[in-house]
Amino acid sequence: MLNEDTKTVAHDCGDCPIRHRAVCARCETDELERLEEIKYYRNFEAGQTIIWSGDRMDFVGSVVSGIATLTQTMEDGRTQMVGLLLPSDFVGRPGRDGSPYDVVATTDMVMCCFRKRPFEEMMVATPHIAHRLLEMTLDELDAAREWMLVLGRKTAREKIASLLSIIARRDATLNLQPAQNRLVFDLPLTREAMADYLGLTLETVSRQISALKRDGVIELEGKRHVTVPDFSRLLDEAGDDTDGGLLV
Amino acid sequence: MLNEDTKTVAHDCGDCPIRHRAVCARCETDELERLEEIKYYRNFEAGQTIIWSGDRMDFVGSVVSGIATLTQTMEDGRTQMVGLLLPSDFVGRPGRDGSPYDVVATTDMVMCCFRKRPFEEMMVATPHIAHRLLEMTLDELDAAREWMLVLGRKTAREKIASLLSIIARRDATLNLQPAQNRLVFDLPLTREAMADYLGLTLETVSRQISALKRDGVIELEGKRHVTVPDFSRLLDEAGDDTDGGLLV
DNA sequence: CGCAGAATTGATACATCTCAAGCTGGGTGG
DNA sequence: CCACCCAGCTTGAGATGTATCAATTCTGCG
Repeated sequence: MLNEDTKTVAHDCGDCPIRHRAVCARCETDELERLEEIKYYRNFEAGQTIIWSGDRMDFVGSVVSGIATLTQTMEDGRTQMVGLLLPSDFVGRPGRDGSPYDVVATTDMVMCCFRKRPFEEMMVATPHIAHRLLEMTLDELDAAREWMLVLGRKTAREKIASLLSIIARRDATLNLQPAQNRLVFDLPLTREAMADYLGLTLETVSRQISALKRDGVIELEGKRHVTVPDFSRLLDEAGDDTDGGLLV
Repeated sequence: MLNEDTKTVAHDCGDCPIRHRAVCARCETDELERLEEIKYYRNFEAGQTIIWSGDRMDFVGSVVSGIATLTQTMEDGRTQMVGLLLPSDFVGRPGRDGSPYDVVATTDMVMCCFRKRPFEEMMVATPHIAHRLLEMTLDELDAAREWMLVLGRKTAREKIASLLSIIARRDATLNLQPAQNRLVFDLPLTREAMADYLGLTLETVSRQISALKRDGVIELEGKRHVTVPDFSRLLDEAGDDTDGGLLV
């Protein structure tokens, strides 16, 4: 089983699609060489659980392609997604043994993993890694706080619009599309996963998506393929400051 | 005005009440000496805004005593608290100019401030600071994610119980009380601030507090002085895993 | 073709919000 | 010393948004 997951195919860090955004972004050539020695790639299938809450983790790593979610679950089954991991995002926490969350692949995924102990040693030795990780963690903290506003104060319609605009924005920057008012992308989440992200039920998600479609804010082709004819309109529906800025 | 706020009274870092928890916790003696050169104390009154959202910040620092809040506000006035800063917590973000949130003192406060530029230079030079800051930021991220579960999935009653248990826990650890089942503390927040924290209205907060009191989960003396006769009962009401552990 | 998972839609229940009216306690000025 | 005031809080009644329960309807796939 593990043998199937693990691929030792060596990619060159120089060609890596997430080279400029991941935890290694600031590394010099010699630092990259040392990283290459402790790295290995691992594939996960859609639906596969990467880490169970509470389990011991012996690696950390970066999402190379695909999407994963962090979720928390209460005893009675209520679940809340607390993080969405897109390519270049970091998984795991140096200095702590277990993850407090379930990490689940929602699409097929490739991860660039580092054995935890050697990585922690490298962090001490090469400040570039520690510095970049701090920067990324501060960004994640900002994103989490942004999301607290969504969860605590926005209506169901605003929540959906917020999620769509975040996915649209990240998708556009990743694919290096120019900032446009019309955007097209695929939803990487089921209605249920969206509900878990937004603190709603899947029925409410479905109703609000239908409503946004009915009102012309979005267009749907199938269940997943979304067209946003006017991005600033979507931002408006999300209740965000539309300080003019597109795709920052 | 600024003259009144700023106190140049030099405290010795060795005697500092937050020495072992703050961003300087890992510093050696010589590092502390360099920190002392760029630090200054500043007092804030209850209700005073420390930083306005979007404003330029020329300092970072640690809360020495008192309590501050981070809040986000939408155009129509809806507000969500996204952070509660207690003694030893860090304020500001090295590497970024402005704060995306309002930072407000909810009680009289003392802060140990560092001028931002010299502090950023020290971060590069002394890994102990950067490392401790990463550790603290990861803890804050965990706390933020915990809070996302509260905001997204818990009922009003569970939300109140969650907030009370967090305050009780932090208060007990700060005052180094032994782990007991009976806890006594003062609420540092108004009903409105609690509502902003929990994504509720202040009326709902008031009703749920009354209900918890009626059900014997808490006892009130005045509006702010709280007694929790059975802490595990409170944790139960919060919907948390009561994995036996008191005050970890 | 027909099944199973995913999504939509409808009817009703219920938790929380909203609006509105008092209450309480600590401070102030006459 | 009392009367008043006001911010903070409590309580009530009704409105509303979202959850819940229950059918269908899609859609991709063996």
